[in-house]
Order: sequence, then structure tokens, then C-alpha cells
Amino acid sequence: MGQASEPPIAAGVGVLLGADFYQRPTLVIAQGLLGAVLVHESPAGCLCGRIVETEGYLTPGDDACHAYRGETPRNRVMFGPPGHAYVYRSYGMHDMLNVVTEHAGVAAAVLIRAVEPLEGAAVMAERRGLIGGARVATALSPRLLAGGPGRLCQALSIDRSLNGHDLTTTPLYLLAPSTPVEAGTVVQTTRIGITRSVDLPWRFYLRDSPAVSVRDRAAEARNRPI
DNA sequence: AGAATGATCCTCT
DNA sequence: GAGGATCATTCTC
Repeated sequence: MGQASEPPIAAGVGVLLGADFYQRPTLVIAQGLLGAVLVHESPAGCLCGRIVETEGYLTPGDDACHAYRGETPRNRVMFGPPGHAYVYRSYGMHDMLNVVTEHAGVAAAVLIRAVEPLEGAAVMAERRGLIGGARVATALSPRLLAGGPGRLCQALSIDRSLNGHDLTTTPLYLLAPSTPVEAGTVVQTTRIGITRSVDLPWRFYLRDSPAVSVRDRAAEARNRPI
């Protein structure tokens, strides 16, 4: 995991996920990131949350991956070294955060789809437009705060200026799960919002989290311990 | 240069 | 559950 030479970021809060964490199979990392903590030391304060939902995207063999037809200026970061942030804009209005995986030359990444706020929730609510007026009643919902890749980026103030950022450095980095995730609470199912390779079960989420963006009740029942 | 498309979210019904 | 918002990227001509 974290190399000894890494700076002592967030000492006492958690263990930094180092470069070697990301240089592994994409689906292993997608599951391994559940329970990890995403930290953004933004100008407005430290914004961080516990990751509860991820999706894997790989080449070759996955036509939903941005890089399935080769390298372009947009997806260039996915082809680079692991442990960097691939941030792109979707539907003309939402930015999305991905973690580059595997190794340089292989285009693969994990989309971070949802976090539970741990610090800076008030700032997140403000950034999400959930403060004031009639919307104050919904401000307490973790799903509306940072459940969904677009919501997450808006809440944590993550945008395309962080594309290519080295995730083992400030201001944006990840910390290992403080306690291991129980295997029986992980749900594996299909991905959201794609039109190609729709049947690949490459989405993972924590069954007991209220911040999960889209639930799959059948998969939850299937994974439930007897 | 123009057109289609999309790893979404919100607001209605 | 359906439709609109809104624009960067990519493909096609």
C-alpha cells in the first residue's frame, strides 16, 4: 500500500493509498475502494467522504469504456500511469471522477459513484444548492448530497481542473478503509447509464449505505447471507 | 463545419 | 416513469 517515502498526509486520520495500490486489476480495485475515504483539501475547507459505490471500466472487452476505440485527447489520462484522476464532463453539465488503474499503456479506470459525507457536509450541501428555502428539508439525505457521480463531484468541488492529478498527493487523495468492509455487505451488479456492454456486472456498492445512487434489489437479495 | 451522442440530474406526473 | 436541460467530444461529410 502506501510507500514509506510518501508524505505523511492526513496523519492520524488514515493511511494514504499509494501508487502500488492502483497498479492492480481494475475490478479488484473497484471493490477495494469501497469503504475508502476520498479527501479533497479544497479552498473552502477539507471535504471528504466514504466511498460506497464504484464501477469498473476496462479495455479491451468493454465497449462502454471511453477508451474502447483507442486514445483521444479526452481519454488520454486513462492510458497513462495508474493512481491518477480521470475527470471528464458528462451530458454537458456533470463532471465525473475516475481513478486510473492497471498500468501505463492499458486504458482502465474506476468511476467513483457515491460517497457518504464525513467532513465538510455543510459546504457540500451549499455547493449542491441544498441550503435554504424549501430544499432545506432534503439537505439531510446522503443520496442527494453525494450519491451519484455528478452529485459527488459537485459536492466535493471536483472538476476537470483536476484531470490528470496524481492521487497520491494533495489536494485530492484517498485513504485506505479504516475497518475492512464485510464481504456479505458488498453488492455486485450492472452499471448505470450506459448503452453498450450493459450486462457486465462491474458495479459494486455497500448494501447498507443510504448514499447508493441506484439500488438493485434482486442483487441485494442474492448477496444476502442465509 | 455540422450533427449525433452521452459512465446525469432535476422536476414534474 | 418520462422528459428537458445543456455542451464537450467525436464522428461524418
